[in-house]
Amino acid sequence: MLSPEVAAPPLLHPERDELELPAVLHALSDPVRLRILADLASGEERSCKSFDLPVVKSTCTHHFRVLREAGVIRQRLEGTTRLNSLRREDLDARFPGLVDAVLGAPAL
Amino acid sequence: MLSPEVAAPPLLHPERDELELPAVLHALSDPVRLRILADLASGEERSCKSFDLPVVKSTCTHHFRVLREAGVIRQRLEGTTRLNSLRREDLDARFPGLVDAVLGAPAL
DNA sequence: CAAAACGTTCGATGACCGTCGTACAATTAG
DNA sequence: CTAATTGTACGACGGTCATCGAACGTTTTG
Repeated sequence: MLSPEVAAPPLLHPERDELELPAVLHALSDPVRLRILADLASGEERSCKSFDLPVVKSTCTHHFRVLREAGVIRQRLEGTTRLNSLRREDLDARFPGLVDAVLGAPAL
Repeated sequence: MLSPEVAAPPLLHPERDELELPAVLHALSDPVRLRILADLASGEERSCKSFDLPVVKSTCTHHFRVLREAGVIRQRLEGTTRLNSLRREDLDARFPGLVDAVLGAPAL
């Protein structure tokens, strides 16, 4: 109806040098989000639905947004799905060893 | 007045194999607590008061407790002071590389 | 076009968090 | 003994968080 020129800036991703350690650690301090991290560690792009998480859809949306806004994952639109991937290069560049340490933790 | 035999179990410290990754990451997701970690990285034992933190005493108590209960630091009573030290061996044993990665992060 | 699939948005709820100030307890110093 | 030092305990406050359910939008499928 109005302003079609400012259509949609939907997916906010911080730049690599904007990644903040407290925000990243907070994003990873939730068991559901740790599981998402572990599932993305292979490097694959995966849709939200392909994760078998113990929460309802809208809560998933919340967790993926927290991870994206902290710069942990990247979200890309593909049709009706969001493809999620780990921003491993950016994380490794800014916080060397952090992702490896988290992924190597017991009982993940 | 009663039961002097169960006098005081004051300082709770989780065992090494009880350290939980979400709890540790949450403990480290606060800037004040990250600063405490960085200040303890030398291995010294330091009193709470020796930290120059931008919060009042009771808030310091809170932050040191969060770190202790997550297993990040050890607190020992010495007279009227609490001596704090990093549980680096336990952390390194259970989450190899994690402390190093956090301490190596930029803008700490 | 209609229905299904995939996610988002919004509002609500109950829990927790970081902060402070005051009061208190314990030890040490005068 | 008194006063100072060091830290805790408690209550309050505003903010954020994780969760859900219901409604909606967009894209694919029938």
